Amino acid sequence: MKYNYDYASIEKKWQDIWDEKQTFAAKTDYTLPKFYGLVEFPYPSAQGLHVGHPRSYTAIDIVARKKRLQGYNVLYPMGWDAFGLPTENFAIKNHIHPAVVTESNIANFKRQLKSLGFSFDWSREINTTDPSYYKWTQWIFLQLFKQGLAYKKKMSVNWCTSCKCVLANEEVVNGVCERCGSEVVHKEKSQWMLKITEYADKLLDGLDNVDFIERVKTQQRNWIGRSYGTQVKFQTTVGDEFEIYTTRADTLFGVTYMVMSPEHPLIEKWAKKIANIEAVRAYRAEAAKKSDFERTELTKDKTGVCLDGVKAINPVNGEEIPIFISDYVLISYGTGAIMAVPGHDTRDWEFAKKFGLPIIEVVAGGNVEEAAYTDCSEGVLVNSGFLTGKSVEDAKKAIQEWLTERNIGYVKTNFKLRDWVFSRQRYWGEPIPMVYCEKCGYVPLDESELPLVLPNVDTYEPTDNGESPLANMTEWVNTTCPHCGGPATRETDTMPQWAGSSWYYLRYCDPHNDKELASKEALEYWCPVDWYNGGMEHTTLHLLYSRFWHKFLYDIGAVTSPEPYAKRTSHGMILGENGEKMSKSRGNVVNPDEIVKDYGADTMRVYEMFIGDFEKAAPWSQASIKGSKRFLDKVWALSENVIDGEDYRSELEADFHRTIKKVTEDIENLKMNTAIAALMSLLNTIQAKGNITKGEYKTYLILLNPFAPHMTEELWQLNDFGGMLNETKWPEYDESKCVDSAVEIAIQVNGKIKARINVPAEISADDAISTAKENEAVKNEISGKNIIKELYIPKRLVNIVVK
RNA sequence: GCGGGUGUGGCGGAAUUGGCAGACGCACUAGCCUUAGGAGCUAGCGCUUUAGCGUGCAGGUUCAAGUCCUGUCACCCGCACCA
Repeated sequence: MKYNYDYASIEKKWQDIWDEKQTFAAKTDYTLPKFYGLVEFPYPSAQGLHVGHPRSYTAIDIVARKKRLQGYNVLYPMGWDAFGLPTENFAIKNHIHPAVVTESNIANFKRQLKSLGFSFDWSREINTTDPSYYKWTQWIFLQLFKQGLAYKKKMSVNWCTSCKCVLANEEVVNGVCERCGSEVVHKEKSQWMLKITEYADKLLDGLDNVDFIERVKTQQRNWIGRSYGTQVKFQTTVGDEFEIYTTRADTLFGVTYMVMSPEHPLIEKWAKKIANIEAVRAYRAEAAKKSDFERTELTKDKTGVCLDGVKAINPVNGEEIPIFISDYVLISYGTGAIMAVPGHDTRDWEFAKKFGLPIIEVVAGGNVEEAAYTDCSEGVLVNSGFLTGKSVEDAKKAIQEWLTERNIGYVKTNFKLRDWVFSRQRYWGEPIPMVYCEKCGYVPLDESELPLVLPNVDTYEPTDNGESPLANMTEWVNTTCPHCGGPATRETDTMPQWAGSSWYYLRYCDPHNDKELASKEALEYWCPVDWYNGGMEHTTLHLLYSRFWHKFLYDIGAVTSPEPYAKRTSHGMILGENGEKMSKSRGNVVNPDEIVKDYGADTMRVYEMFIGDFEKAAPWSQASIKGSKRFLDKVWALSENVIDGEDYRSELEADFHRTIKKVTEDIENLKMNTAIAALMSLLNTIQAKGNITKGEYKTYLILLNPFAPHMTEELWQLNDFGGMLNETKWPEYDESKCVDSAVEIAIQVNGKIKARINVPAEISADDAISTAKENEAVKNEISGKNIIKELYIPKRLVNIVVK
């Protein structure tokens, strides 16, 4: 027990001091250099904190603590994303009001976070369910409405059969509900929508100016899915024309049939002219029955029905070609109809083979009887009238011009991104501040009426008829129209959980402001967030949504930076001991409370940072925690062997400079595992000496402080180093002092290591080589042979090539 | 199918970007200490043994390859009929 320190009382002591002194409160002095570090605020669930949470929180805490020591005014805030279904479901099951559940969950989360010693500025704590907060969430909605970016529309939406609630496209993963994994079906419903598509270009282009890890950018780009193409009008034999969208207008001469989505509106219009309309309707009914899941699973075989009696006319050559319906064409993308070029599109090729349709080669370079030739980098146009002989790129331009001149086509950009379905038929969310009046339609509440407070209801169970529980609150629902004063009803759907989190980082800048969502000065100073770390699962949800809201707020002058986050990184998951995802059902969940109790917060922090590459998933290992504990115990034990001296001893000088450099750089690159390894290494070196000078110990404690803040602060005080450690300065290093005066180099003969020798670091190549040749082992290898080449790689090795 | 990534001891993982593979830690082995512990200290620890072989596999470039090139296999993640 010699080296064990009393972590429990030490950690409690410093947490109390930090609380009392408001040590980590961000200063409102806008002249100082600033650093805004952010982690995703948690959803305060009943299960409490998971060991996954602290991985992200600790990493940015380390960055924040280091930045403070480097003289920055640091904002590192925390709050609660507290609206949402699990709380509501828990409340229903246990007959407790969601607000009460939320309060106790928050209290538990807060206790847990405090026990881990994070340097959050608790004076700026926010809670999305607090009316003084969601007042501004509602305010933003009203601005979106006023700018025409929020609209109500009856449409087919994703409906989670278990949550009994609509879902945004982003919330449907592999055809099932992102949250509960239940089946998602389509339902016709009138929903509030946000026009995120209006921002598709800005959201894409903005990615070029931010420092996000590449996979985040790629995922967002894929999700938005911009493509440049051409919209082309086709006449038909029945008089109506229709448009298709293509990215390969150059292949227009290769079109041998057309395909419409089964839901295309022209089909019913043509009903009388389609001889086999019953077969067509039967096919459509079949397609409608399939869920998204089935429709994407059954991608193998192409199906379809030819419209009997209607043909399309190819504008470039006047040929009449058949029109099919098939569910491989989506009504939601482009115009819901395509021109089919089986020679140069894999899907069209499969369809043509199955239905025995002609395949025409219009780009030379492949064998279109064997497979579609889709490469457009080098082929040359053939069988294509005036396009013949041109490259694909030139042909595209030429045909676009040709189409535009004759008013039968135009250049068009398309996106995969769809508008954001914004209403939810549940209780525990922000009320949408809109009123429906028979006379005036949907009318926004006046801003002075905000917040529109969520009323207390007797039952908040979801309904099967697709209505929000609020719909039963007639007293609340019935109101007067803000516009004409006549009778009107309130919107009873609530906002999705993503609403409150779409702007929370702005509120931290000025959390108690009751005039604006935050003051201009505060926003100008703190934004954008300098560093935001969070989970990959939010890339096309929260991260995309909040970039959208921010860009909108920027356009209406409510914020001053075009992007909310300057830098985005992402942590890997912490897996269970068995390498599987931690979950209650697998029984491999680790509770951070127990680790804090058994080993202390500092050990927990060091262990989670040492566990492996921050970006990769890492399995938990109960046995390995000991290594981190031992490390801290040894640092503690050093205090028994402190000797006088403010400087680094000469034989340790290079080690210290190197370690300062390594730790400083590694923290900036989230390489916490190697930073800790470097500190362990230095400790081993110091231990071998048997003692440490005061100056050395000070540097060491400061370097370790961001990782193990309680223990280092206690040791600082115990050793009378003066004041508090967190008020000192981060140590500097001198590049020129990072190298030892003597180094060990390897001697290779023909690339194989034969010996190792010590030489002065600044030895010349000639001296190094001649020293190497004097080595006995080397002499044996090279004697009697021709030396072909001699190399010296400074501070590394000598290689002698002989024959 | 398309896009991105990964592959290194028994385990987690390092490797200054072409320069001594296995840092640091866990586990393990032996010894020491001790009123015995889930403690501490010392030493060892990739595989075979004079010398070799080793970074998923097979080639290649180079004085030198975990790192670069070609092919191939496996696994993970994202998108998924987006025309």
